Amino acid sequence: METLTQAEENYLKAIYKLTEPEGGMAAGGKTASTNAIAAAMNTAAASVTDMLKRLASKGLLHYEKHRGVAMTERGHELATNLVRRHRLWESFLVQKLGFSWDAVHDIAEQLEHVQSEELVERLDVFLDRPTYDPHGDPIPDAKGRMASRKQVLLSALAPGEKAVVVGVQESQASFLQYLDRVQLSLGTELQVMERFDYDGSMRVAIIDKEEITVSHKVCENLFVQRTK
Amino acid sequence: METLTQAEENYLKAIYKLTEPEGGMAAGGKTASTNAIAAAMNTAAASVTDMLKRLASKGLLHYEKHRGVAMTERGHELATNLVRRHRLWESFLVQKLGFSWDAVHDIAEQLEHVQSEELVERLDVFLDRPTYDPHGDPIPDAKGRMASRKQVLLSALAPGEKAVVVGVQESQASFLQYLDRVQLSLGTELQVMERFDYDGSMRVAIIDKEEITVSHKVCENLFVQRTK
DNA sequence: AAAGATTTTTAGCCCCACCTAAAAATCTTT
DNA sequence: AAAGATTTTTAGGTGGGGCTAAAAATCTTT
Repeated sequence: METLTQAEENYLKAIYKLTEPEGGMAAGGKTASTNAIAAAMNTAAASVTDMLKRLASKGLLHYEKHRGVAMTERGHELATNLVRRHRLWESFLVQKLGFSWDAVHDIAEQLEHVQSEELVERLDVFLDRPTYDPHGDPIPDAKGRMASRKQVLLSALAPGEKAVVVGVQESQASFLQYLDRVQLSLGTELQVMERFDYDGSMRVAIIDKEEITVSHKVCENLFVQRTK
Repeated sequence: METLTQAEENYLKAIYKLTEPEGGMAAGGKTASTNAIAAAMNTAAASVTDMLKRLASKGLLHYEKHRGVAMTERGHELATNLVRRHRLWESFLVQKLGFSWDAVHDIAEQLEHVQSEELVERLDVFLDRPTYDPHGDPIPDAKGRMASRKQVLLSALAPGEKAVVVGVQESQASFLQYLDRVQLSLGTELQVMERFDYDGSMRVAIIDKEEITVSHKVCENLFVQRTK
């Protein structure tokens, strides 16, 4: 297993994001243009061309002059693993170190480059093999498989948005009991009515039931999927 | 606060180790030779000279041609912080992820370069502000102060060595109860009689009491200080 | 103190990852 | 299909971090 430089890994991930279909659907072979990559990485197009050649020569990209790039099987594999590392570290930072979900990206960007299979595996176990990161993005498993459901934390919703409850972040008994009590469970449909910035609590309407106010902590532990 | 490259940080730490007196005593201004640094870092002496100039120009080293280097106040500060990061990460890897103490160095070597003051602070809190790492080396606090006591794990002792118990690695009730039971407590003096490689257990003589055999696990959780 | 040995520095190259400017290829438009 | 616009590549440069070989400085010996 050849090991990539940080720059190579960064390019690979950027290309992955550009070529991977948003919705999580199949579709595979999409292509990314030199300019798009340059824009995504904030570098000159000429620098990108250099790197594309290097990554292609390592068998990670299909590259033909003036024709854009697509990922090879191997490239896709490595990129997926990078995404895995990134999302696991983000989960760690939020769940274990108490960072807020919007503060972790840059740090995870650094941590994801640490080279150690065993570290990632142990981190995964330590976090209880999470399937979604704090932003609701699915975390690929060691073989690259990931859930396709696109969920976000309740706290990510803006007033007016409707959603359905699809999961919890931490499944402590006390939290589940609380959800039970306030009539929130998997499949419950709700709409955010108002959000109070001073303490992060929210007022949400549960379809067919009365409105309730939930604390910031609850908002940070409840996964929902937007409905329209 | 200027930020260093990973290579710069590695040199700085290597020089710190060479100039810092082993015993933890004061003494400050020791000097390191180009060759010694090259040996420590496994690089050509010429490369070291280059780097010394660079670090000197950044105000981290006192450097005069053919005269070796010493750390400046600022350099010392940064190096101490690096050591702090390294030891905190080692503690994390052992205590939280369950790595064995001899497997964590290389990974911590990578983690220590992650740039984020807040990350280090939160990690420190998460680990409960430990003062010693899994190898018994003291962890500097955020201001660079650290304990000077040089303790090692019981497992680090060779047969014949004498030592006094100074602490435990993990202070779980069950472990403390066990220590009580076998008459080992802070301040107990002992001598290693024999060590069994096949399971890592040891036979130790407790001064004024009878000999006991302790398991590998115990050896890995008991800090002692060598006496002569 | 002069010769020899050792250490350190200089000189000159290499690769990676970036850059700008100019050339070439492809796409758009008419 | 030719002109113009845009994208992409080539050419040539820079700094970081490494190398070897040779020169210079310092230390050791006699």
